[in-house]
Formats: sequence, C-alpha cells, structure tokens
Amino acid sequence: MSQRFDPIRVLIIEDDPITAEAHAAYLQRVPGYVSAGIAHTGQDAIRILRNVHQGAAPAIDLILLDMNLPDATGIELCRAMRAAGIDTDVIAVTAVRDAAVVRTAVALGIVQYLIKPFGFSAFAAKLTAFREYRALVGSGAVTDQRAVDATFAALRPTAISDLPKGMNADTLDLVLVALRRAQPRAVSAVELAADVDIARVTARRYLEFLVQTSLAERSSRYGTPGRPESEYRLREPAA
Amino acid sequence: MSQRFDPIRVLIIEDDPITAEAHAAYLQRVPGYVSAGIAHTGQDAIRILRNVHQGAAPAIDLILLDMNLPDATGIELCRAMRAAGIDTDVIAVTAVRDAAVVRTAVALGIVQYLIKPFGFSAFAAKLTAFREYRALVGSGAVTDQRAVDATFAALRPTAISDLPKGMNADTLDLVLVALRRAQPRAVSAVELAADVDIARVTARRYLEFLVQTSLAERSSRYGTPGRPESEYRLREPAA
DNA sequence: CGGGTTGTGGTCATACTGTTCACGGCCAAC
DNA sequence: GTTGGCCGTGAACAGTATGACCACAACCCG
Repeated sequence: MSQRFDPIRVLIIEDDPITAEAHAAYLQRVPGYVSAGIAHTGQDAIRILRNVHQGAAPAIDLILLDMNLPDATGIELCRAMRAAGIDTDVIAVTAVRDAAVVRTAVALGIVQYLIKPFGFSAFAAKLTAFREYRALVGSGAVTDQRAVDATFAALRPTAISDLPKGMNADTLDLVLVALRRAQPRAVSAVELAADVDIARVTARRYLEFLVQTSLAERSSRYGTPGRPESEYRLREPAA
Repeated sequence: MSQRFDPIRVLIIEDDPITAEAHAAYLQRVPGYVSAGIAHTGQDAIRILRNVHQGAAPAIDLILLDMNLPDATGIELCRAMRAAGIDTDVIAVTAVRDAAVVRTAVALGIVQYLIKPFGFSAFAAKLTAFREYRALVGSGAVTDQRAVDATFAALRPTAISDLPKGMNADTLDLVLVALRRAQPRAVSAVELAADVDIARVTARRYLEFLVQTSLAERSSRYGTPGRPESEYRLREPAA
C-alpha cells in the first residue's frame, strides 16, 4: 500500500535520443514520477523488460512508447510484451494519427494516447490522470460497479488541448466534420459556411487555422468571374 | 464506412448456459447488436476466434468475456488472444471483484468491466458507450489530440460519486426537471434561467455539470451576432 | 490591350454570450 | 447569539460570431 506514495518508475521507449531526453526532462517536472531508463529500439526494450520481469532489475510501472521504432512498430512491441506475460501499463507517445492504430492500441491495453508534438501541460495531464488511476486500482478492494467505474473514469481524458484565443472547440469540430463529409472534394469557405450554417468569415477563420496547423490544405479555384475562390481540402493523415 | 451502421457482432464467452442465454437476450434488446455465438469454455472460444481470424467465419466485433471459465481464467484467455494477434475488443462480464484483476484487464485492453449481477440498464449503458466508441474510431481519420481524447472518453464512464462542491441537489433537480419538460427541444442557459427563476450563471453551472457527466449534451446555436449561444439537451437514456 | 464587372479575400467595429469574482443571505453547529 | 461555511447572485471582464466595408484578382467586352 506504500506503493501509492512511491514514485512511479517509467521506461521511455523512443528512438530519437533528443526526443527521449526531452521526455525524460518533462517527466522530472511531474511530481511522483521518475525515469527508470531509456530504450532506443524494440530489442533494447524487450531486453530491459525481460530482466525486470525476472526480478533482475527494479520494477517498472509505466512505459512511454513511441509507435515508430527502427526495428518494430509500437503495436508489435506491445503485442510481444503481452504475449510474454508483461502487463505493464503503456502510454502511447507518437505522431501517428491513424484511427486503426488508435483502435489497436486500445485493444492492446494502452491507457493513454498522446499525439506529438505536445506541450508540457498535455503531457502532465495524461500522467496525472494515470497517477490517479493507479492510486485507485492499487488501493485494494473493488467493492462494486461504482468503484470499477470510478477506476475507469480516472483514465478519462480531461484536458482539452488549448486552442488559440478566438476559437471555439465546438465550431472547430463542426468545420472538421463538414470537411470530412466532403472528403475527396474540396470546398470553398462560402460553401462550407452554407453547409454548416455559420457566417462566411467564421468559416474562413477556422479553415485558415486548419491550414496553419497543416491539417488541411488550400488551393485556388479558377474559371468563374470574380476573384479566384480558395478551396480547402482535408489533408490525408500521412500514411 | 458502412461498418458504422451494420450491427456489431458479439461473441459471448460464459460457461453457465443459463447465464449465457440471459446475456444473449439482453443483447437483443440493445439496438445495433447481434449475437454471433456462444462459447462455454476457453478452448471453444479460442477455436471460434481462430476460425474467424483466418477468415473461415464472419468477423466478430466484440467479446463478452466471463473471467471464470472451467479451463482458464479470462485473463489467460485474453492474453492468449493478444498473443495470437487477435485484437477484438473485449468487455469483461464477471463477478470477480479483485483490484488486481481489474488492473490486469485494463492492461490487456479490456474496454469495459461489468460486475455481476447487473440489470439491463447497466448492461445497456456499457454497450451504448462501446457503440459510441466504435463510431468514433471507425469514422476514418484521427485529426488531432482532441479527436483521440474524445475517442478515449467514450470508453470511460463519468462516475458521479459525489456532487462537487458548490452544487445543491435540489437545484440540480430543478434544472433536470426543466430540461425534461423542454424535452425534444434544446434550451439555452438564459432560457432555462428564466424558466426556473434562477440566475443565468447558476443555470449554466449546473447545465455544464450535466454535460460533464454525459447526462446532457451541448451544441452551439449560430446565426445571430455575438458569441455563439450554447444550447443544452437531455441525453436519451439509451433507448 | 485596357477598363469595367463580378464575386470573393481580408479587416473592423459591434453585439451578445460565456466566465470569473467577490459579496451577501441562509442554515447549521456550538 | 455568534460563527463559519455553503451556495446563489450581480456586475465586470473576456471571448467569439456577425455584418458591413474596402481591396483585390480574374473574367469579359469593347
């Protein structure tokens, strides 16, 4: 039970040394966590975890796992861990934005999914939620459905990633959904405004924001009288 | 993408035949789900799943897994599945109330944990949450951290253990009644405040709380100048 | 080839709402 | 009777969509 007050030992699995160091630095700033090592390849990671599993090294409570490793994907590594009977909790830390990967990650028991690049607040939010979860699940008995629900609820993501001033999350969602619905075709600001029933200016502001964050791309549409129309298209999540 | 509207095919793994039948009956009552078979032992289950995995049988989208099987624990079965590359989502349905089991279940990617005995509403709540999750993760692209957070949030219950400080049960009741009276229509904080005769600020605080506990949902009302108005609607308790 | 036409890109002030904060009334405990 | 905390309120502040307005760039016609 003192487990709850001991620091949570974290293994960082990340091929890029600079990024790995950055994560370790972030980790130091979150109370209750300490780094338990860094692995730069899947092989490394497996070796370390196997040692730990056999009691040859101090336990590891959490893994920060990059999905792109030189010798394996994070999914493969995770599957191998589970097959070996290693049930360590995993937080995915990755630039991969593929829904299928997210789905598989969930099925393999990944408790949080953090998309790169991220700031310290997003990082801290995920780790804080995990600490809460750990306190609940480590506290001994599960009495009833409410207790289990509370445990699962601790893993619920809370922090809305901060948008720039002047933007509303709901509206952004609306625009994104409309863009996705139009999918292969590109839409102009006017068309989108009519579709979603917001003003043209507003539509344009959000579309321009999506271009800036490289989630959408802009091109010009010629052929009609008048100033050329800008059209926007959702950018495919890089394969 | 039609996948979202096809029924979700469920394999029930449960050794007691009567209980298994009861679960199947419950399943029929939840829209969007169909039973895809019943397995009474771990061996059975593995055999069925292997067939499916090799394409010899129609796909299975979800497993209701009992933790106590004659020839294996649910944990062992789940581990074996993951090792075999079967990433089907799993909901644990069990009388086991051990925190360690819950923790391991989470690590192995179990998406919901339902404690026996349970009534239909608890059952339906878990399956509805899963359907929502599936719609989100199956909708194609993951755009950003917010989208991933929404996906994870669909799987995590919002346990309301206590009323947060600053809230009064009576006032909450008042708001709920007013929302129910307005039923199909959505009301803004201003409208509700006038209706119940409380301050706008107070109304908004309670409405926001209801959204957080996913008892109500919020959308934005556009068309007029000024900041968009949030409107709130009672969420259907799983039809 | 150049000016007129046309329709959108971009900016601004405005209006209306969400959000915050300190105050004060009400109730319970001592 | 006094004290302290709880919770709703009003007002001030911040946020955000809108409509109006001007500038701009391509088509079109003389």
